[in-house]
Amino acid sequence: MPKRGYHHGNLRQALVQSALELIESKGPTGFTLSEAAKRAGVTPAAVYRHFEGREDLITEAARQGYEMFADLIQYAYDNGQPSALAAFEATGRAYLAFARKHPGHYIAMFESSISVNRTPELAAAAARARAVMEQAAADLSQHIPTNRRPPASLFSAHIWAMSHGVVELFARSGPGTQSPFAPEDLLESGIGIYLRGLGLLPPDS
Amino acid sequence: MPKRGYHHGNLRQALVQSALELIESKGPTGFTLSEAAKRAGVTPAAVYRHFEGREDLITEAARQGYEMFADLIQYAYDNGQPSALAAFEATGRAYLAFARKHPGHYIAMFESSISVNRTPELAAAAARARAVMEQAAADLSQHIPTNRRPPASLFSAHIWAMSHGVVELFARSGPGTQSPFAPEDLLESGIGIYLRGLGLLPPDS
DNA sequence: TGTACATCAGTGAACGCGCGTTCACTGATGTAC
DNA sequence: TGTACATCAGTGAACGCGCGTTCACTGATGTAC
Repeated sequence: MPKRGYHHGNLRQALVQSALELIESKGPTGFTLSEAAKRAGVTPAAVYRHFEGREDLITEAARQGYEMFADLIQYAYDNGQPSALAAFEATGRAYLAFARKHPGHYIAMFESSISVNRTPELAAAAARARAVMEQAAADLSQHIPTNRRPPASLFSAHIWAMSHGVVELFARSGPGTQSPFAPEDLLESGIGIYLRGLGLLPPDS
Repeated sequence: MPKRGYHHGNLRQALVQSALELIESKGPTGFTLSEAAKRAGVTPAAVYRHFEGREDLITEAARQGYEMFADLIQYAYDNGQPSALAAFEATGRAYLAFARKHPGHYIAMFESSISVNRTPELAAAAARARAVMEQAAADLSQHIPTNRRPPASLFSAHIWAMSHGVVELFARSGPGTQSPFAPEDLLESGIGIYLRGLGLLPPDS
């Protein structure tokens, strides 16, 4: 990475990257605008050429996270065709993979104090991510007899909750750290049991 | 609450209370030792008569949380006897009730940066809470044929993950805020479907 | 190709702030006699 | 019951620190002619 002298060239994105690294390693608490600037090789004041301030920088990091997340989930889902079930399971794996590979984004999205409605752009990105997940749930629930079919948004919320819970409790250092199960196995088996409960998987396996 | 002049009387616990209120309203980030002291009507320096410092105060708040949590879960579980299923469902409700009624404790326990191994006392309290949940899962899974029975710790981890996910995503202001479902309903229906998947509930409801 | 000039990204010094922590102290409490 | 004294909870001033933000500035870039 060549230092380009007085002008940085792509400072805006470099600042987002620094912010993500800091958020990943120190939590949203530990993130400071000054340190992000220093990491990007720039004076804190330079940040104000590209962002309104500290919160605005975190918001942009979260927005990029939602965009990536929605893309990944969408891709995993589309790719699992033709079986709705296989597509759904790929979606679950993609969720966990995203949280693992992009912890900075994940934290900015779900654990920072940034409201999803802080900017229209952030709200739109978050809504798109939610819509993709709900669509997956809706498609899969076509296979449930209508009289036993839960609303797709309920279905989707359950899966999301379990996924998020696994990430927070077992894929990070935390109270459940000592768990003997890999997060991936935990989530996959949990979703499996849940889908069996909906009649989407055979009762024995 | 009488102001007792120079000596406070029960400053230690008053500081924990102030800390909990601050953590609840501003997050673990927003919590400062100085403001907790001010709320308790005392100089910041007075805190050091009772705690080693900022982290130590949060640790004590989390420890009290785990103790309360373990007691509540244990109580709810015992109260559901003799039916293992009823006991288990009461346990799930108790989880959510705890998170709702004691958000400061919940955040200190699960969302602060405090490691569960920071002190032996905290580790012990957390272990007890975990043990109670695992016991509930173990008792309930007695009703599953051995060849289809998952390890109690896996079972317990699934339930814990879903509960925590519901709390984080749907019982707080967050990305899922707009959800049309009450957290209680979300969790109860989710656990119901999961238990059906384990064969612990009849396939139709 | 060369010069003048507008643009604007980044500088660096400064600000006021609240933080966690330390220190020598003071004053209330309670116990010994 | 009264006095002397040890204990120790809380004071208040001070510290160094890093923070987010502002400001007038400077120097690199690119465009017009």
